[in-house]
Amino acid sequence: MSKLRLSTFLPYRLSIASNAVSKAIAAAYTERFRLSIPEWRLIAILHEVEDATQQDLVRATLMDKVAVSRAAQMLEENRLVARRQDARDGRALRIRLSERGRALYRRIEPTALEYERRLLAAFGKEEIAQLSEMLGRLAEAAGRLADEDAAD
Amino acid sequence: MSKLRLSTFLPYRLSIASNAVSKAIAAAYTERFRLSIPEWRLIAILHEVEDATQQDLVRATLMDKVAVSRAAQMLEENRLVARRQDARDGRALRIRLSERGRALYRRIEPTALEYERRLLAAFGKEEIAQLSEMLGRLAEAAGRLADEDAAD
DNA sequence: TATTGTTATACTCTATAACTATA
DNA sequence: TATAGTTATAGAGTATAACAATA
Repeated sequence: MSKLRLSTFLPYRLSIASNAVSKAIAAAYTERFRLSIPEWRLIAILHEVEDATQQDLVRATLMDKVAVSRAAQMLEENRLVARRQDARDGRALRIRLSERGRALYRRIEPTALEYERRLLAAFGKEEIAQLSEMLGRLAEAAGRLADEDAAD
Repeated sequence: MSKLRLSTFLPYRLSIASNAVSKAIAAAYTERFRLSIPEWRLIAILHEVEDATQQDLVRATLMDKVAVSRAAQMLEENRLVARRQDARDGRALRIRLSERGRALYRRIEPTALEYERRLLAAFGKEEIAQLSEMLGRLAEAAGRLADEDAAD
């Protein structure tokens, strides 16, 4: 008697849900705003913190430095951010949104929130809080799991 | 005053959690069993249904026919499945696990369940059921959302 | 020596379209 | 005409390593 069924296996269900959501959202960002998801993440963080080094962005987005570097270059080419050397550390680049970048953010924000609202339309407020919290716990557990196995 | 913060934005949290879990699991499958996730999914389904056409596998795994075709070819090369033409429909290929494939499945199953257990160690039984159900609702909502927008 | 960021490379996943063979 | 499956191709995303500049 087997205890494993793919359709109820949590990693599978998580992957299906995440792929479905990513696909819908990525389509919206690329078609309507010509942004990749990495680029959108940088813009969202830069709108929160105003000014950050790429290393800060690595920490804030959990993307690696190569992905951040590529996305930042794209944004700079499109004049959505400005980059300049940090005054105190000549290796670091400080990045901030340009006026154009801020204007784009203001156009995206309501769209993003509307997508989230439609995605969660069938969820109660409490359910959403629970889901969000559980996703955090899951990511943490997966990180620990990868670390433990890497130590083998 | 802005209402959007990336760290609390649900699509972002979902993506982070899913990527962390996928990364940990994919590492385990490839290192220990030399299987990609698509290949593992086919094996898991074929263990449940015994015999299926590739089209059946497309429906069961939600992967597209190209991904199923590639994974099935890989599994056949490694003698984990056997493929033969369907008796009634000459276009269709019927696939089943070989004895070797079943033996591999029996080795993977406890590992997969153990990974799931460790991932969910901090979750109560009821929480797991809720999470699983909410992920299903989320995938469904995302599918509807993509369909609606595609109609624009 | 270590760190910030860039470049090159490669591998996986996904998507599309063109193709074949059957229906 | 439509469907099952294959092949080719290209686009994201991600990972690694080698490198330049600076600390």
